[in-house]
Amino acid sequence: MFLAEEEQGALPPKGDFSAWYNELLWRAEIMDVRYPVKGLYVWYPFGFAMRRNVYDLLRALLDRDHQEALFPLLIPENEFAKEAEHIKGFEEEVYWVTHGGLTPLEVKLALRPTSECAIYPMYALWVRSHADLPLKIYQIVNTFRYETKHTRPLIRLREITSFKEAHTVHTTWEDAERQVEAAIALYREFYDRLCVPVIISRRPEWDKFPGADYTIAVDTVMPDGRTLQIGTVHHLGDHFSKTFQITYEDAGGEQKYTHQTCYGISERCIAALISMHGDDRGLILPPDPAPVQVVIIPITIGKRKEEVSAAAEGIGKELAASGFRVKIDTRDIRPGAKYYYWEMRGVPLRLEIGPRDLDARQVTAVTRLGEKSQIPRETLVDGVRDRLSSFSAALRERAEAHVRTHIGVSHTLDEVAAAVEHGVTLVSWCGNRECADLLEEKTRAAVLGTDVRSAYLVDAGGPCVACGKQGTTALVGRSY
RNA sequence: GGGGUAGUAGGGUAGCCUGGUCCAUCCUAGAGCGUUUGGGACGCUUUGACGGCAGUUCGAAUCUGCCCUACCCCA
Repeated sequence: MFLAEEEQGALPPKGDFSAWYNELLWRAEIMDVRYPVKGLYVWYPFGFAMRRNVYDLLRALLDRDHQEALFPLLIPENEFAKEAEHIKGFEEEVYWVTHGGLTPLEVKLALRPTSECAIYPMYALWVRSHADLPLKIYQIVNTFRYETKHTRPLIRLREITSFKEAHTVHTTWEDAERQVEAAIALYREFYDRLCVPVIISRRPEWDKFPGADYTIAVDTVMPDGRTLQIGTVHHLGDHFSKTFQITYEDAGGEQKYTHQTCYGISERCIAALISMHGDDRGLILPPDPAPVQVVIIPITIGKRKEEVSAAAEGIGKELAASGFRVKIDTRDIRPGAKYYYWEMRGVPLRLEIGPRDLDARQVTAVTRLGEKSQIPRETLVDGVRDRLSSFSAALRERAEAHVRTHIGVSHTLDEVAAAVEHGVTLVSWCGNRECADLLEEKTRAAVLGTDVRSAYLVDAGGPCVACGKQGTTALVGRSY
């Protein structure tokens, strides 16, 4: 039985997450990993359509009060070298362009690992007056990092293809801090639309963005219990402002340094999306990001083929006119084969229409979670809308249950070591690096952050898990 | 960062140790013909591969070296 399934091409079980993930990527036509350069992967059209939907969503959220722009990929060495702490954080990972054709360049050009050094010299020109502030700009671009660790499609790449980075400029530190909170709220909303639960925390000093005052991170818990950082928000203070001379004239006519933030999300959001919801049969996508929201399978047999096809066309048109992304699968293969095909690709809702449905003036609806029902033909659009929204709710609930059951509280290092085998854990931590290092050594897990914000949070309480001194709650886990 | 294993058709394997000139097989995909059709249909015909570069040799998938890529384990 098991062998038969394998011959028919079942995925590895999701319990074997690494194998499941790798195979799903090409079976669901998301990424082709066979490009012959380490850490670079190809988006298939289906994966790209999903990417577009996800980033359209993100764009729509940002466009409420940000402007989209586009800065160059290449950064001259002298600009790149300006902020000492920043370059130190990235120097091991930068790709350099050293030649134009056969001619060595007088000034080497960096492929952006992130765009601060491309954007801020321009901000210095753009920002004149307090009336120009706040300035909130974002771009969606590729960035390059020469990763030395194991690369993994969508998760650790040498070319991040889909980096949304926002860079804001403010008059005061406090105003920038408010922007940090606004960005966190925006990211929460974004991930809610993807039905991906998140845990927000403040990264330890040594793990913050190079050149930032502090870094707030957005993490999620993957199926194997490891965490994935799927967003960061940085308060940059006036570090970059001083480096790049971004000043403004205040109402009193005085020149002052600006305060800045930046925050980013990469295609890791898609890794989280597919990993969180997928199952042994393939992808499961919430309606918002799904390239195909409703697939219609005409059950065409014998003499009524024309009639069924026409009915399928009719419901397809009606749903498309109501704004759904619909696909009618008219391929000349058996219906069962189509079911498997679209299940692999995560389509939220399947509508079947055959002679029996015609006679009963209905369509048969099956969600990707396997809930089967009939929708009267007359109330089709409402029926589809209902099923999609309850499908979203069910997905969100499922995902939250996963996170809730993979987060615990530990009071000793032994408990931590056991907990991080299958999830994340909250501990009490004194805040000293020595204790974090000891914890990492004993448990092979890291202190991810403090000031943990999560619906699943309980106060860890008690003395520091490593040294016994007074501590506060911190998030600990193994991360990708 | 350290170590290990491996690369043969779109995917998975055999052959390699012991070199021999049409590289075999399974799945899938494509082309063709026929029978099929409410959960992965079937028969027959056919297309398609030794990761790259160099070396050894009369002769290399096989031996040697380097490179590239992938996966696993440890830090």
